[in-house]
Amino acid sequence: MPDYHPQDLDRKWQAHWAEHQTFEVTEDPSKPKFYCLEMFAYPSGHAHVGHVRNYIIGDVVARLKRLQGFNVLHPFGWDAFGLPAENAAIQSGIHPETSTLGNIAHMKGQLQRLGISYAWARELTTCLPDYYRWNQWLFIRMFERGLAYRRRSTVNWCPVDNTVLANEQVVDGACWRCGTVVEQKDLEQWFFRITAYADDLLGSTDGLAQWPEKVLTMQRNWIGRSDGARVTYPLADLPGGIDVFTTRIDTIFGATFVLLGPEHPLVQTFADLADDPNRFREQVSRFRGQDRSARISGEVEKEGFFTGQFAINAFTNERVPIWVANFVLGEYGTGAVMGVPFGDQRDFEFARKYNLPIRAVIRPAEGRTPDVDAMSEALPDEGVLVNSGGYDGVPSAEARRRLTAEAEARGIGEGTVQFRLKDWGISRQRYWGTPIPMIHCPQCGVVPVPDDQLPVELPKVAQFSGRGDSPLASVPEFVNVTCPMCGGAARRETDTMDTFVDSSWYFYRFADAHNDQKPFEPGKVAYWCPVDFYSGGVEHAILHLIYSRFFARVFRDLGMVDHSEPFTHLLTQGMVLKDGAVMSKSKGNVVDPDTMLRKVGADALRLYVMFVAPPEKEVEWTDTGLDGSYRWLGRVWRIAEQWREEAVSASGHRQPAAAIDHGALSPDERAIRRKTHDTIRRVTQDVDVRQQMNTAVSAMMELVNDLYAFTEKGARTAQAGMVAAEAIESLVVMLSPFAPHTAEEIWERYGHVGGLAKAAWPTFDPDVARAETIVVPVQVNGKVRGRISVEPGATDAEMEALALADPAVRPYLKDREVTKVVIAKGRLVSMVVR
RNA sequence: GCGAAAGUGGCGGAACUGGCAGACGCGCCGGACUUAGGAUCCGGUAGCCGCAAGGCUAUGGGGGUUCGACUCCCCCCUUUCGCACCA
Repeated sequence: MPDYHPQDLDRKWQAHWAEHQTFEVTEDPSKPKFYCLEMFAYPSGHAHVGHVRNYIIGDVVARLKRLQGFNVLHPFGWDAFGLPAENAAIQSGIHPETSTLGNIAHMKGQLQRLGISYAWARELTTCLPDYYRWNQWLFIRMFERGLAYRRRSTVNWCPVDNTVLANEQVVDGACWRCGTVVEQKDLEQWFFRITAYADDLLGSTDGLAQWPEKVLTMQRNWIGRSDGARVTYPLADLPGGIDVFTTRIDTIFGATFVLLGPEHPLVQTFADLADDPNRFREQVSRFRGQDRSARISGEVEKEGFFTGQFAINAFTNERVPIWVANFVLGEYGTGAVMGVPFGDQRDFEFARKYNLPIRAVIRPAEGRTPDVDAMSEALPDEGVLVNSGGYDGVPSAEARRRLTAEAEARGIGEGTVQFRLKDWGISRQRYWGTPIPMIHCPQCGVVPVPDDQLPVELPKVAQFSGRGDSPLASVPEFVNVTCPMCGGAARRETDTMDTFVDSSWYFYRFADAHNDQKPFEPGKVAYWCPVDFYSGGVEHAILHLIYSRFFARVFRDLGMVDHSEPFTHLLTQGMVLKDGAVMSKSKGNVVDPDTMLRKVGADALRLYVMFVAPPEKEVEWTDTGLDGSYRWLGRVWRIAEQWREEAVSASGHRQPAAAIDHGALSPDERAIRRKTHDTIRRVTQDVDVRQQMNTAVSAMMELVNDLYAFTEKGARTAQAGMVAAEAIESLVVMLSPFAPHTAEEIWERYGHVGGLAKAAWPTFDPDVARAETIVVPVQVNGKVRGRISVEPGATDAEMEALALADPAVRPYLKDREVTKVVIAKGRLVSMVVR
């Protein structure tokens, strides 16, 4: 018997797959398609097992689906633009392209050594012009439709990375990448109008039945829809008014003041009219400085000051004071709110602090109007209106409808919807990204680069100073252009796009990766997309996954794709921890896949990562667990070798099951067949339906254990050989998604030609899988007292009779009265005695 | 503070619609085979009591529903992850 040498098998079969292009595919309308995708990789240099876990999960699914007869697209690519390469270039002087392409070559080798079944012919790299030109093409389409626009705005600025961050990239007031506290800065920026799709993106989340609820919740919260009303408070002593947004117009009779955020435009007007304009402005700029970053370090105290101006509450006709408050957000709603201290905790604290009036306007449906002086906190609950003019006695919900209608009728407001989601700022003052294909002409304004001049290539030479200005601005031959409209001298846009643009549509490009006429042929995308199975880390639950859903809608509205949701089934895999911590170079706890490959081969690593826990769970890496998987593969190898001769000769290596006369088998042979077919049932269910790879592996381990016992005690007849061959061949096919190299080798040694690419996933015979007799526990007063053996089809009466007659049970029934018998068919008999 | 998920042996985990808790693996203990084994094969392994048959206790804690609860309901504790002045 040859020994098990996994490293040799890795080399042999990886070469075989490459030579035969086993995993390359074309559209084939005669076969059902399956698009299996893992989030592509940022080429940081080295893959660690945490990354690799994701690719193995996807590979198990892809290989399963191939065996099930699907035409499987399983591609891979590189999210190759981004700051780390540019930052490294500032330090090392090595050009980002050089380092990035080098990293890609290395990591590609790592993935190939793991035997991941990618269609490498479709590999894409976002930093190459044949990819990013289509970012530019799409940008122009979006510009033409008003979905890309430019405006001056206060942006999140990371002073370390020297660039703008999208709201989604600000985590706890700090840069998501380097953790530096984010500053606010006013800049001319390009935006994508994702808010145009806010309602669509939100509403469609209900249809994403195969997404984790956690991710959907996060997206819903992020989009943050609020239904309410915009109401105008006319200024008492000046022309104009203040619009506020409220979700509780039913409390408007309790609005005893109006609050402006420090960013509100009227603040400047009021400052000019103030008794002490300088002091006014000082306080405003102090509030603005507090903003985001200050708030993260615990609660910032609520404070404000009176502007000296009044507004009119159009429902009470009262003059209410206008204050500036530090807790009112300039960017949300109208940047102003009505102060209802009775129902809003923030307003309550504010009113108590500054002695502003509090008026009770809601009472509980059953109960009395609360005593305002006795309140220690706001009462936000709904109820019935009081002290509310003609609306007294009206329930909150109804009052909101009627008050909104009245506001609309009087022309002082309207029902409206607010979203927390904001437009996506995509300008980056950096080099290593897609150039924004726009030209600034003194005559014509902002003009897109004509399509036939795309791509706007990144110039190879650039200074990596790390200063805050765009590096491209220092390349005159890039900047100085002629205007495509008037032919006059003009300047090229020197900002680049956020790299999240690259990853928002790459999954479509895989369907037609080398098209040099358009981003993709719609027919090809219509065949392959949407992605049937998408896996990656939860850290992308908001950013990447919401942007991709946005882009899918943009392509849909361009008439290029026929669906709205790009990913049908999403799996968020857990992280791999070492010593209780996330792997990172700085912690020195990185597990390098190459080391493991040298030690135990690709299959043991793959198997271990799948066996250790369900895919969504975090796992703690242990070397001993890896050794266990290696040992088990050796066990599979040896049991297969033990039956090889019988299997090859007895079956003629085709359909061994067909030659088996089940009724003529010995009890042991029938038992191992039953185990074989039940294992097929379990593994299929676990891998295909539940994605519980760990229990699929344990089911296969049980079968192997039984096979050893069978081999130990059974006679080696031709009949036994057929039964064993059926078991082992089924096992090998089911194992092949997890341990493809070992499985291919055994398959070949069993006489099969053409590799597992020609094999089919095994099917089970329910009659064989079903046990001939089942052992059913008998409970007396909730405790198991005996066991009876029954046939699967036994009736309740038969089961009850057997249970009552069981010698182990009878002592517990002696001198007692059986008051109740419950029978769970085929599962258990339960008796209550007194 | 709000929201979500999760708490099961020494460890990772299993238990699918409420039906034998601890599958499978790691680790540990023992045996066989061996010059040897850190290879391989076989067996044992939740805790407590008992020579044994067997019994009792156990799924974070406390209640409840049920013939029967890891699973359903209520309260509490802990952990993890999101969001965090969104009017």
